[in-house]
Amino acid sequence: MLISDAIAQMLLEMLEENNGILELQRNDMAMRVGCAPSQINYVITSRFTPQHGYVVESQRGGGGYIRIIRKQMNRDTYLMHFLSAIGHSLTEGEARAMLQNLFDRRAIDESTAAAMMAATSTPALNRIPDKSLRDMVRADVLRQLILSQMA
Amino acid sequence: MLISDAIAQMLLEMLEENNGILELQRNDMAMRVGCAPSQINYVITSRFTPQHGYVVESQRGGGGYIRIIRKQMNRDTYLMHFLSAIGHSLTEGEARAMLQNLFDRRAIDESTAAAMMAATSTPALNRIPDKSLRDMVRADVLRQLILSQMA
DNA sequence: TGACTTTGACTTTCTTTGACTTTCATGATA
DNA sequence: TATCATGAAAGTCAAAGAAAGTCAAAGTCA
Repeated sequence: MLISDAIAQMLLEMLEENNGILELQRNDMAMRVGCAPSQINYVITSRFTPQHGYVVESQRGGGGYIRIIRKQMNRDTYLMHFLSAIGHSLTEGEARAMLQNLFDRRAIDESTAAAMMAATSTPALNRIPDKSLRDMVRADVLRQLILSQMA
Repeated sequence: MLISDAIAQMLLEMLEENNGILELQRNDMAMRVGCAPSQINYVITSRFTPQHGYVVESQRGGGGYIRIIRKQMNRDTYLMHFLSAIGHSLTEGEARAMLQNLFDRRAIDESTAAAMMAATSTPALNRIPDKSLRDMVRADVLRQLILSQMA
């Protein structure tokens, strides 16, 4: 087994565990695997390209890091996936979790995420007296929000 | 966590608490954080530049200080203006007009505008049976949406 | 042979520190 | 009152340190 393949597999497993987001220290990783630090770069440039569906960010210097984010193939299908996961009722916590996820995966930007959080927050819907109606309205609102982002 | 990042975060929190204005003594701050005084300068020049949306003023000598001001005054005061114009009830048409206006003035971007339109649309709130309650909830939702863009 | 891997020397970027410089308020003095 | 000395700040800059990036040469394998 090639070292590069082993590294790639480790990265994939980490991505799986971390919900598609992974941050590592290059030297650290190289040390653990027992390879040259630059080999980490090689693995990333050969197997985690945008064409493969990944976004990579990094920072040099003290406190440096490499971050790999798995992009959803198609933003619309990803949004669609969430759309069908909404159901007919949604608590504030559930909505927040979904939005966090969408933001982490870069399906919506920060400003949009903040707006969506606000629109599905308790302060926005608190005037609706009945909790179960409130949660249903919240689901409707989020559904419309997500639809608004689809092309 | 890098010391610089920790300092930056402290400054951001202070700015938050103080409504976008913050005044500090450099040596004092450095003492509290436990770093070299000049590191405060480093954090400011690397993370609180005009490009980042901040204005920095300072004074040397006895009674010296460093003042950081979060700029975006224009946009925020503009948003504030809308906030106070919302009132306690809002029809769909009124909401749409306000959002169009905010978008035209570049106070919110296209994706955010689309999301806000969706969240205040009839399909999102239709489940609320009483129209006057619906319009009140719409006002609450828009208020939260605008607030979400202000920090 | 040619494509892919592995390595390591060198480069670039970001952070931290400390010595030195400049500026300012204030109180003492002519 | 005008001036000056002093100390208390903040500013500058360069060196050292920490981490990632680049690239070309050497190795491996189908």
